[in-house]
Amino acid sequence: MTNSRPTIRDVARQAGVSHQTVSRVINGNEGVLPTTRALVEAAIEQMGYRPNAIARSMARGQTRTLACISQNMTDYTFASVIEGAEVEARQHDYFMLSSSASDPDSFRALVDELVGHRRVDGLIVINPYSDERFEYIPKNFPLVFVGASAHEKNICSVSLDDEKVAYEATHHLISLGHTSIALVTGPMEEDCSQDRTEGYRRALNEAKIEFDETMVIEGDWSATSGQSALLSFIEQGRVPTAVFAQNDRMAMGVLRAARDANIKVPSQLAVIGVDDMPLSSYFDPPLTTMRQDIPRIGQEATRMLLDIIKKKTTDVRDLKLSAQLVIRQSTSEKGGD
Amino acid sequence: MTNSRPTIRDVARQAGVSHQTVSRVINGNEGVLPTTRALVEAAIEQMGYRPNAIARSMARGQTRTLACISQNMTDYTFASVIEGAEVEARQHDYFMLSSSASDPDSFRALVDELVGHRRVDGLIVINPYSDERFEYIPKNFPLVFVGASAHEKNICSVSLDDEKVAYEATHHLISLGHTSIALVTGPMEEDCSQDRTEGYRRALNEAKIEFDETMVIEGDWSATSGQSALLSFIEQGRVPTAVFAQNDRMAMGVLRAARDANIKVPSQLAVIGVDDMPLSSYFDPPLTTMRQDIPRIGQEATRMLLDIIKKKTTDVRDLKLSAQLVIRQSTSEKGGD
DNA sequence: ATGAAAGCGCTAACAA
DNA sequence: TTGTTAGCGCTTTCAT
Repeated sequence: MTNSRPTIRDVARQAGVSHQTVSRVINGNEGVLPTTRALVEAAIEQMGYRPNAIARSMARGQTRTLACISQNMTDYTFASVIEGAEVEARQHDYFMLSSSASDPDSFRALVDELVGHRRVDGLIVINPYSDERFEYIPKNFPLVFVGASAHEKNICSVSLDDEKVAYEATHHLISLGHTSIALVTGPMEEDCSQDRTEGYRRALNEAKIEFDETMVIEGDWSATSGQSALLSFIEQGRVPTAVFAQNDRMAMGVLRAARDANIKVPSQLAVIGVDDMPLSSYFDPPLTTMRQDIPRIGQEATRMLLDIIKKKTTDVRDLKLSAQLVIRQSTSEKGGD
Repeated sequence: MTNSRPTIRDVARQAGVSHQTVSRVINGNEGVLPTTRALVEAAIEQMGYRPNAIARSMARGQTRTLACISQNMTDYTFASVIEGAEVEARQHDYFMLSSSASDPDSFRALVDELVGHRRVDGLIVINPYSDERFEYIPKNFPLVFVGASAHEKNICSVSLDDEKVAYEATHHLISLGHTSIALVTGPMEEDCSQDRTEGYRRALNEAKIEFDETMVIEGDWSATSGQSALLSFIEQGRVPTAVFAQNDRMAMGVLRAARDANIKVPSQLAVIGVDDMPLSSYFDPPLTTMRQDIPRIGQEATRMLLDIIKKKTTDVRDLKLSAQLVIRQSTSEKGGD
């Protein structure tokens, strides 16, 4: 059997027209006689013809493909951004692919593969400042950052309004009467961790609670790091009455450590996180958190990227989304859920 | 500025050779004089030339690109498979992209985009039987299934040995003295759920415990469905002494429901899951589970796929991997962790 | 060891 | 409205 699939010319021959007419038909072009169109469509149907995306990319000089890249796929937040981005791209007839690179070296290779080798027309980079990876991001290419505003001031971004969200989380604890509030941060090299720390400080300031840097412990977003954080307070014999963990996973680690140490949550220790991942409401006790609409972030990023590619806009935008306080039993005996 | 990047001919001109020689150099071809090679490499370096993947795909008739597709990205198991697949592909100089489609219609569109439009040389399909999506999978194309053996008997697959894993999980509960063991399954349209149910039956049989189908409740892999499952037993006033949930998320839902109903785990109710996701050890109590090496599944699938593409093999293989029992406090007071 | 010519499947001008 | 001619950037013959 001849394994090669029909090309535009095979279809043309079959339909008795020129290959150009076939091209017009598959591109939904105007100026084709309805009868001719029907003829061509019949031939396409009959031969099972499908246009070759590679050849089209080649001829057009653009791929109609976008990519979403992150450190990994298993982080719920990243995956959610990607899902949102995929849906939006599909609606605009673009193909969104995703790929991950855990370290700067493979990130560099990935970007080369995607941008250097011209596989895509635009790029969404999730958490661009998680390590030195930002050094490998090409500047003069359609680009949107997710999770942090760009340091260079001509790159668009979409992220959570980290400062505000942290302020609100801390404020919630303060409003419950807490004054001894520990903070478990993400890696401080990430802007997001810094901004959330700023929001925490502002809330304390406003409540005239002195900022105590020994109450701040740096984690790495993992549950394990949240657990260690609380353990270290326990070992030092100075357990706070409340903890603001900068994400839910670390908050879960804090809950685990509290349980192991027989510290009652929320009566002895209130805990709040950020994200509202699906499992947050299943924890013991269910976790109070700042819920963000993560797919929306991916969606907005894709829109921005397409605007840039289609040159609909030239102005740099930094979109900041809000989060919503979801009160559960980790801060209040009578929390929801 | 001329935005167009240098082509193979620009490099050739610069180096004073033919474009063909440049092609030989970038492909690491033999038969180029070291001096010539150096000349070309210098020109490449100087002009910042990078080969265009699209053009190469076009000329070669293959893309050196693979895809991994699933229902979503947020499921920890799926994401883990993808990560494993990415790493393996990279080692073979292939590019692995991933994309998700939640329903059969968008799955169909995705497959058309990838295979119909010739964007990739091969496909890894995760959970092909989760709905009618398998109908849209092209048969005569390099393909590997993950999560279920193919029903048509000429497609390779990699999956967990579901029957065996379920047998072992159930056996663990039996060995602790349980005889009233409920089962919470995944969607029964998925082979994986059926096989795990089979393993459960075999273990019961072997222990001369009668299989009682009212002890089986179908879930959908979500924590919520696990919670509902236990709730329905509670409402019926016949709470089992043990539950085998076919994945960790559902097991977590069971734990939550038990907590809400003041049922002590593990003294009144033992619970075991499958997966060992990162948060499993953080639950209350930490969850006993069957740990699988998920990235390995993605890795093996990629290897198989490349073997098929390179025609290194023609025989159909169905690789079944084992899992390892990890005992924590949800089945035993003195469990590990 | 190197170069010239042809062609991958399509789109973009231009002509008829 | 339709067809003809180029050409996208590269690889693959086949010469030299």
